[in-house]
Amino acid sequence: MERRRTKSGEIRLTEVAKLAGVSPITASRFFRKPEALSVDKRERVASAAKELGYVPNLAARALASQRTEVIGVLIPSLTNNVFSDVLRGIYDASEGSRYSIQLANTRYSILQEEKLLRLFQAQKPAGLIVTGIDQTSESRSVMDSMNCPIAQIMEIGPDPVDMMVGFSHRDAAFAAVSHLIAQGFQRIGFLGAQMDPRVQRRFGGYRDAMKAASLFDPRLIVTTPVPTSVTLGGTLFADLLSKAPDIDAVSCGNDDLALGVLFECQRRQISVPEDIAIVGFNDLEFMASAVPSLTSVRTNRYEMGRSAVTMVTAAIEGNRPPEPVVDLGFELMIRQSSSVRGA
Amino acid sequence: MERRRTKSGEIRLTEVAKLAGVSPITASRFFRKPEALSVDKRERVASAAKELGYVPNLAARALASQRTEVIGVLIPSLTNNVFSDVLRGIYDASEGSRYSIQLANTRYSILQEEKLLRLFQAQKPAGLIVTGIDQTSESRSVMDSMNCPIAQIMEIGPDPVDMMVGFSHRDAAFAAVSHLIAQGFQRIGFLGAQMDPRVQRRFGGYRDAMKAASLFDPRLIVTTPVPTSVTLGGTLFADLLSKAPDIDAVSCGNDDLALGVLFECQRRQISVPEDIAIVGFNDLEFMASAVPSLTSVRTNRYEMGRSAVTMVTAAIEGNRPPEPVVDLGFELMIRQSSSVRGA
DNA sequence: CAATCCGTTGGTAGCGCTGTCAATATTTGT
DNA sequence: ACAAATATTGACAGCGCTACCAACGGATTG
Repeated sequence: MERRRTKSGEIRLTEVAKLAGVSPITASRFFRKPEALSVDKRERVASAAKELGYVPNLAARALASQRTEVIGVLIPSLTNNVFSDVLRGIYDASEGSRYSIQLANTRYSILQEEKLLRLFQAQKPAGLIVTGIDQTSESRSVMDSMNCPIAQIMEIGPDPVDMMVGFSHRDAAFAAVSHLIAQGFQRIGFLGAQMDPRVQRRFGGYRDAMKAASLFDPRLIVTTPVPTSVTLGGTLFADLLSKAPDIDAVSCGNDDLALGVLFECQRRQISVPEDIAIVGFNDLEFMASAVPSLTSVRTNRYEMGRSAVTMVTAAIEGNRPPEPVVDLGFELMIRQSSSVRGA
Repeated sequence: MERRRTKSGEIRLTEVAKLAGVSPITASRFFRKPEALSVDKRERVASAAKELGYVPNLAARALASQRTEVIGVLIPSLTNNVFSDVLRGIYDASEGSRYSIQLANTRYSILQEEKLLRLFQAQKPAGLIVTGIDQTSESRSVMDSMNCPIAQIMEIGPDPVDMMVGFSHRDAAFAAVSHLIAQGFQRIGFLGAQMDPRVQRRFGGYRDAMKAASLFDPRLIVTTPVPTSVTLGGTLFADLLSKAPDIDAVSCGNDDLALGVLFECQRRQISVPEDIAIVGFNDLEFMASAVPSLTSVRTNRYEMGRSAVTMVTAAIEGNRPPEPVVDLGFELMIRQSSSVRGA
């Protein structure tokens, strides 16, 4: 009694090979290096596979070949718009390649990140993309042991685990606040939510710019660990106004907060930018549409995801990029909400 | 020469078993049914695994056991806010379970969906979650052959592949437009972008409500296949105004468009709702914050993702939910933008 | 005291595929 | 025409783990 099918009734490579009249290993090669087969066999295997509806067993392939074609991705949030752009870049780039994406959500917790990293370890991914540069030392040792290309995204900094694509949040925020100062604003508040490491670095940029102009005043700062939202922007702004009624501008840790501030100004009949100027961070799509249009710092989120995948896949295939750390920079988008003439 | 390690230097179950002084199969059981071991062995294996830093090989496990602990998820977009909420529900629910999520992006293409479905097939997922009810017949036959629980989400309709969690987009839009009509609005425009099947069904609800009140007029309709955005809302609205300057309300296919309409009204000094009323769809977070606050239809997106995972995991484990089709309903959130007294 | 049971443990035999290397056709160079 | 190089193919031996079933010891029963 010869076995013709797998227990579950699936067709195996052996069946395809038999129908095509070749050895199993030749059939296997057809799926990996078709150009190594003669045209004749190539066609025979192709049509046999099609006829039987053959679907390769990835687990068997992974076990036998000791590798996978999966790139693991760790991001802190699925709600924050910022990451959906990064993800889009990641998925777009992965579609052109042989690799598929395995996504996991750390929820802004470095402990959760550690746990997920260990989970990934068991999967032996071909590459890894992680968000930020603030991993625990335990996480770093897991990554070191993983023996695959790793890209850190969103930020750049010293001491990369392997590769990096990002930009300096501190410098970007510094530029935005310096712009406000150059426009003559002096009592510039700062609103921050979530306060993940990137928002903290943006706050650092704000602080440095304010100190450099001798304008720093801790009463101008309102932050919360609560996740960001438009509504929260209004709430934090109300808070700021009660603590420092003399403010003439607000620098927001992100664009959701900025939009919330704008709405709150409309609610209170505060004119923007005449009474209060607003700048956001990230330049989400709606910022240019708002009335008045809102100044922000454009960040290359899509490109960040795309390059991370490109760099990792290149590294997997042995073509490491010459420069392991890529600074994608930022661009200050000056709009009505921060222009003294309200133009 | 005995082999002590795998080629790549990883620790195998055999090494753990040897150190613990048990057979490999007992060590294996420790990871699957620890309660079947005596307390003594359980502890010995646990400490041996920890000491060696053992990481199980998932590919080998999947091959030997003929199953995986992966739930595949197919969604049409990573940019659209709507799906980030669904995803959050999916990831949250999966974290409480033993299953991990494999996400793929169809980009609103049913052909891409077909391709991805075949890719998933090779992975033999334990369960599957797909968006919508408009799969190709080829896709359906792949799903039929996959032999795992499948949930269709976002919509409900006749003839489920297996299970369904969603709501009627037509009914929800019908309710929103009926509300406008009840408020006395008559020249109600419809703006739609992306025009995926769900937006088309919302349009159907608009059309039915307008026809029922003998208010339907094709000149009131502006749609585009272009992906949605706030800016696009303004553009479409400008278009609508030029085609039908006498409109008194706008029903938008989603909230981004609604916000764009609001901004365009502000830009043109059109008062909302006195001159023009606005309703959106989905009730994204910012709708309640806007000035005036924007009426929308609240949909249970997070819950949709959550229940889909719950239903699928239950089905995997043999506890199929009694009712395979779950209607999560919707709630009309009436706010200032559609209230005749502007309250 | 033998028969029966249950909780626990181990042995055997693959899961479906691919790496390695040898074997066989085919072509090329001189 | 013959050796050497090159293209194409196949045999073998696992990859690391688990399903299945047998075996064991001790407790329970009549």
